Amino acid sequence: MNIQDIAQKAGTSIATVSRALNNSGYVKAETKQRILKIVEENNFVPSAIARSLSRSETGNIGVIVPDIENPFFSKLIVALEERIQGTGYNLIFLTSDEQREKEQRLINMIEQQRVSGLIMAPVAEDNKISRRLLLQLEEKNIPVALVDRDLLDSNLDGVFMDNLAGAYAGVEALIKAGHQRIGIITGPITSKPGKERLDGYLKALQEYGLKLGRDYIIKGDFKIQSGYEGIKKLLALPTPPTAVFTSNNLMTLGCLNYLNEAKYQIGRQISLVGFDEIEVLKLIGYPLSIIDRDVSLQGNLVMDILLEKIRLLGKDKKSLARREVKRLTIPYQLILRGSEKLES
Amino acid sequence: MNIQDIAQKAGTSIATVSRALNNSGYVKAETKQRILKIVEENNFVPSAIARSLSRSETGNIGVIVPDIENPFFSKLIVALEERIQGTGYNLIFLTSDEQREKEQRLINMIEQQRVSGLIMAPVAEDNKISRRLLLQLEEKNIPVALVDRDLLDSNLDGVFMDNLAGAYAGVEALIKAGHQRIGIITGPITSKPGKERLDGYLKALQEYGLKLGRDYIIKGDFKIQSGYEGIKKLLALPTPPTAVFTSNNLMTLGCLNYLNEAKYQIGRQISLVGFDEIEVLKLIGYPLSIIDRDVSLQGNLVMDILLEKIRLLGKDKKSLARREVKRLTIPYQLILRGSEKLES
DNA sequence: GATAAATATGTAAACGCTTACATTTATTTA
DNA sequence: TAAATAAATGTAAGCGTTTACATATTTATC
Repeated sequence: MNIQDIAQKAGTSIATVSRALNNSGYVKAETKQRILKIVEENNFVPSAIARSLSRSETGNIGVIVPDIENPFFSKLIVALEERIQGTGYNLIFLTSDEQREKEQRLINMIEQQRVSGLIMAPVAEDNKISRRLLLQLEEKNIPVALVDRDLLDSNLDGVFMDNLAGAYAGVEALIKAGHQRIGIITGPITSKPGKERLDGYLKALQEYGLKLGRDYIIKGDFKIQSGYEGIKKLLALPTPPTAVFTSNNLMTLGCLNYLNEAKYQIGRQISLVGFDEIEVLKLIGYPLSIIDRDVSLQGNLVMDILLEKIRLLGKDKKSLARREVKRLTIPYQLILRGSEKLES
Repeated sequence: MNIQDIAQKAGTSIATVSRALNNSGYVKAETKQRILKIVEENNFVPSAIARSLSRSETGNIGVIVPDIENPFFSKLIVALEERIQGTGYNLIFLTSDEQREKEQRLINMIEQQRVSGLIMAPVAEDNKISRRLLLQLEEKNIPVALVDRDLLDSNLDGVFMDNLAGAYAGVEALIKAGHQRIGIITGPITSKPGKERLDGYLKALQEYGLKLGRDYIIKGDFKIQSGYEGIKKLLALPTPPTAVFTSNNLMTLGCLNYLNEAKYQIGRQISLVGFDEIEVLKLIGYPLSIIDRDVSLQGNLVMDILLEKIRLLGKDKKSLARREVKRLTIPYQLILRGSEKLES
């Protein structure tokens, strides 16, 4: 069943059916009525594929995040969803699973699908291939906006956060609580948040004159397991740290998991400050101190940027080119709930 | 840039380019080489839209879940993703946000997009419109498979779980722990899990000869807030329950949130058993007793069913029609960690 | 009531691929 | 070496829409 069949039954041309379906151009009220009735009776649903091909645009917006199980990203997705309501665009979610190659495949796939735009949180900042692919997208008039994670030398629009200042504040809180030996579990240092949070940690140590060995820096990968392994290693050091700063929520969880297994008690033998909220813990009143941010805001802002780019593009390719790149940084919030200090 | 341009530059016809790109038919090795080189140089990416239109199939599979922030569903999504790797199909995630109308819109949208199949967890069991839409999809040769939640009188393929037995076991555990007054916070009774879990609760009470008033049954909606409100109401009763059974993870969290705020202690003043795992609590060793299930298994099974249907369809429309409907039920697991009992 | 303007509808090209069928060229086979 | 087969390529229709342009009809204007 296609528009042709409907036209036939209604005794009109396909052009008229198309106009009736799209509320475009002139169609006599009764003709429209008749057509819609036939559409209804036959459960006709027009093909977005054919429409996209004809219009040379799909109205779909791709979203690529590294990890759908991370509440930060699912919350972000919800924000994106909310913001897109009523615009007529659809969102297509994809997850790169923290894998560079998969990310590359997905970008390619999304390009094949001829999306109207792409929002992405890249797996790694130094992924040259992804960078090239994204820049190509833009050349082909598919606007891109980054979120949370950046891509080196790409100068793409995006909404990030002040990771360095956030991590600095977190570590500072530990220092002020009296800690001298503070370990960190980093994210992949190839990712913007991973690197900047480490930098924040280093800066805090330096400014407060703490000189610590490199053993106190454990490389993680933003996943639970690496948090678990990380703190295990830290606590096995000859002079273990008395506090640990973790670079994201999942690794914080990994730490908590290990601490629980190994019967360490937060606030007694060890202190902890983590990056990003863990909603569940907040709800049950678990006293975890964290660096947080307004995820919804971040989502709204990046969606606004992308929609603006798409709109400009619709008007005129040139006006998009003239537009100034927008790279926003949202602030952090330090939320102290007790886990940063040891009981005296 | 399209296949035409490539053909031009390569000095061949578009058919040859198409064959080179799809590894189909005969193409001389050097010709292919030449074509691929030109494709490469020009960063040409073929249009999936045009391909879909031409082939009359997209190779995209839609997935509609009610809540992306619920870890159960994000875990399910991961399982679906894993299972689809290597099949050549793509997944498109959409969330209905527990709203019936939105679900309907999404089904329509997915139909417009001419997906090759749909996996869905319906918001409500009694949604006649969604049912009609899904049955229509099947008539139009778009296979559907349900997951976790059912649709009344639809007899669609799907993978569910033994909610009744699970809830029964959970409540039974509370009874065996000595509780006589047990409240429940239900899901929407219009959803299969919501209804069946309530039935399991009622059955357990009956079999153990406990007669409780209707005040002990609080209607929730599978969201955090309703858990919070629910247990608040229960504890405000003249003779409040000593234990509560919650019908899903988010409502359990809502309960925990209230208990924390109101300074109730699990195991002292109140006992709790909830449906579905809460990973975070498990990791930190929080002694919450739950009814769980193998989410990955559920995802794998439903994907297998859908892929099988798609495959049959490819072979021959008739063989799909002849196929027997597959409705699987996966078992529950009762995991007792202590929250079911009160300290004596 | 003639003319202009607004409304309604139709025709056909275009979007960018795939693929059945036709044709040409190279390789086997007898 | 002619005939048969396999390999390589091309031609053109088709997928289901949208939309520019053309044409027909109605309504407004003087």
